[in-house]
Amino acid sequence: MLVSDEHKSEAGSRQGRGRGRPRNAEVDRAVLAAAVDLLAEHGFGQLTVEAVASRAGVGRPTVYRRWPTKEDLAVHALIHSVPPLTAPDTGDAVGDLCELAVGFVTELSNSPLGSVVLGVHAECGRRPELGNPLREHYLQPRDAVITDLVERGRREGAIRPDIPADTVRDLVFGPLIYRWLITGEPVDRATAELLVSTARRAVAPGER
Amino acid sequence: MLVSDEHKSEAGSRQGRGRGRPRNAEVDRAVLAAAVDLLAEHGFGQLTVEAVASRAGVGRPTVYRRWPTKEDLAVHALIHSVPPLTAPDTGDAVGDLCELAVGFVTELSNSPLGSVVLGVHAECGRRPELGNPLREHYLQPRDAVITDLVERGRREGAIRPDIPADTVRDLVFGPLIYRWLITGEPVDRATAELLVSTARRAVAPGER
Amino acid sequence: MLVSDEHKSEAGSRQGRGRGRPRNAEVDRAVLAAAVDLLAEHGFGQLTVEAVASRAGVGRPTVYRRWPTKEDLAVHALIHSVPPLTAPDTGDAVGDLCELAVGFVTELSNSPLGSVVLGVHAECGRRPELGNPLREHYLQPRDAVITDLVERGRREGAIRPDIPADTVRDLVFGPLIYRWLITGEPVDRATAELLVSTARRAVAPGER
Amino acid sequence: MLVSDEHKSEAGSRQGRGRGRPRNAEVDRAVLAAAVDLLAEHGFGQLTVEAVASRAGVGRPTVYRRWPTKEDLAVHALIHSVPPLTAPDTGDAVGDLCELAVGFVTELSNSPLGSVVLGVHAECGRRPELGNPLREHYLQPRDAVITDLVERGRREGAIRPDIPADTVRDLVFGPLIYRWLITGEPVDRATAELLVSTARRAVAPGER
DNA sequence: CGTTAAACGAGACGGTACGTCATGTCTTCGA
DNA sequence: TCGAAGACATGACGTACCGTCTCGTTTAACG
Repeated sequence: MLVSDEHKSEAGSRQGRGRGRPRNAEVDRAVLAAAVDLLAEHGFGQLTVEAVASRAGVGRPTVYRRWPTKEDLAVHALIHSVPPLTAPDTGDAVGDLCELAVGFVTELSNSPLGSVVLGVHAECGRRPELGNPLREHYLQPRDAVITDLVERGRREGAIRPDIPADTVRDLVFGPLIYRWLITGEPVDRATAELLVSTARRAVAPGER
Repeated sequence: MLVSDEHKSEAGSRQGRGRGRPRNAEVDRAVLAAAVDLLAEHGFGQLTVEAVASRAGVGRPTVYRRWPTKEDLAVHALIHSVPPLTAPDTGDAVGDLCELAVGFVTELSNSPLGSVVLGVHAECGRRPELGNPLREHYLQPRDAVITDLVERGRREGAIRPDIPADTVRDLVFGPLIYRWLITGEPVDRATAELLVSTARRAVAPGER
Repeated sequence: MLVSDEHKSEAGSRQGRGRGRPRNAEVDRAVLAAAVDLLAEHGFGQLTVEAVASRAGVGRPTVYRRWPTKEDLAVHALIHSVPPLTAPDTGDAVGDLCELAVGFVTELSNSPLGSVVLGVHAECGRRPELGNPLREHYLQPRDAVITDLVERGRREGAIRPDIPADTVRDLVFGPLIYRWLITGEPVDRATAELLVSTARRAVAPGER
Repeated sequence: MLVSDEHKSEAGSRQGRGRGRPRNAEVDRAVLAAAVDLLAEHGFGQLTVEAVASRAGVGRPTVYRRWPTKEDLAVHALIHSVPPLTAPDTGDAVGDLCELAVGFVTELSNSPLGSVVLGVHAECGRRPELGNPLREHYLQPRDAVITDLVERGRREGAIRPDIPADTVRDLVFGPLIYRWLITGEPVDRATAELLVSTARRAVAPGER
């Protein structure tokens, strides 16, 4: 299952701890879950706040109180639904990295949510206020995991020290993601492993 | 300039050469150009048929006569506007391929249209009727150019014969595209060259 | 049957007997007949030139060439379809007049076209250019017949000489038409005869 | 002024006193008033929901929420705008009835709204769902007033007891309405009085 | 323990865009 | 030149959502 509840920061972040009735945390959950479902079913373009609210059993203003626009909602739904990367640690850092990449992409490409990721990224590309939460909650945690692995790989002598960690990331994840999202060709495990095993030649210390 | 008029197939593909008044090809051009402009200015999500028609100096039904939905229009506008890849031929096939990739991505990432590509791809991902024209007119011609280059590279002995052409494509283009579209980090020429020069190690014949 | 072809003046009245291909009179007929049918079926508000042309097996511009607007077409279709009044002559002018009125209204109220008359009159009320042909070809011929009858009635001593002919007309036709078109109550023969037989008391010479 | 606000039944008849935000009665008023104005200015055929909404300072969907079609709106605007008949009571019932008829028609025929009545009636003739409100709110109240007058006239011995009230109505109102709406001839006070004074001979008890 | 302020479901509201349809004009072809 | 076909600019149609705004009700925390 892809859903993860580990994000602590409350949705609309009403810090006031004020007088009135406190927000119902259950509503946050239900709305995000409904948004995730509808994104998976119909895609980002067809997502309507109306439908999300109705499926969550909630009024429309209750949704807007937490996420001011449809795009905000979608971004947070995505953040909410994609599980954090967790790297194995077998002692072979590059192997772990490859396993991580292959697992991530094959899992995502088999999930109905997969095809939504692109649409959300597209929307975020033009709007910094959307892109920031996505970067902060989605990309950076993944980058941190990857950077750690690359660091480990360097210490193990399996990754050339002159290549920056983000370049390694691009080289390992890029081909997989590109094939999956852009070309639309299938990314089964065999294909994924072919791609990463070839890519790892690029980052391995040269014979010369 | 990115706009190219080389697509022969007429828009709505009324092949009939029928009885009535023939369609005005100038209208096709004006509408696609208007759509491209508006996509570049406001992005896919803010594109409206109304605005396209009005900027093209055309009635709304005239747009719908050719492209039945907004998405159709956007896809064809994109196809219409991105120039065909043309590979150099310096005798160094892998160098040509890398130059092609670097040039393509740096050019696109500096064009206002660049940030639109992702949104259109996202929309196409869930709708085969949109994806097909995109694949046919956009991806396949590019693939053909790349495959030719890879073929040449193999004959020159610069590319390992056991790697399929599409894998080469993914390895060379993937990291660039991934960095540009997904991570949102800048892709200047130096970064691009670092990525492809590293990637080419993966496809070069091994020392052993 | 209500349709009558006795109107001599051709539709668009191209008198020129010009050089080119002459107009096909059959087309005039077919278009008017189609218009009458559609008026009867769907009413004036739902009439479309498109549908008329298509049912007549004719192009839309061919219709417009003859009648410049939809309203024009409808007015002429109505004129074309309602038969001229023909008064009996039994020697009893007032009886003839009453018979005329009763026959006219009962016939019209049983025709599917009946309910269209009102709509066309309504349209003509605000547009003199429509009202004129209606008056000229529809109302005036009827008025002439009625005026003749009233004249005869006066000579027979059955109609008071101090009442103008148009007042007689209003008194005899008005109640019938009012009941039929405005109140929507049924106008069967019995009701019609009750109305006119009462009305004729109003125009008969007084006992005193 | 012709506008009257006496109709109690709310527009869209949302009786539920439901949960959500209640409808703004002021909007009902503004929309109907705008519709009346536009009907008077341009007639039924040229009425557009767009224009009504805009003149009322209201969104188009707000109009549709209350009246599902243009015709519905027009019917209710008409009902809303025409004042109820109020009969004088001078002790002379037939005189009162005639005065009522003459006043009604001369007033209406001088109102810009007058020429609209016919169009609305025409539309109602073919659609029971439109005709019903018109009958209920417009015709029946008038009929009730007239029937009362006829009753009074009978008790005063001024109306023959063997003529039904609706026949009296048709005989008195019919000629006036017919002349005004159908023939298009002017209905000034003199003409109107000639018509009704003649018509009253038909309903007066005979000398014989 | 009662006040009270906010959350909540519902749904009206002014907008904007959708995709369709009809009008009346025009342009091309074939007769 | 007519007539059929159909493109064209225009503009209204009726629907769907948007994001905001009342409503009346519920629910905790404060006083």
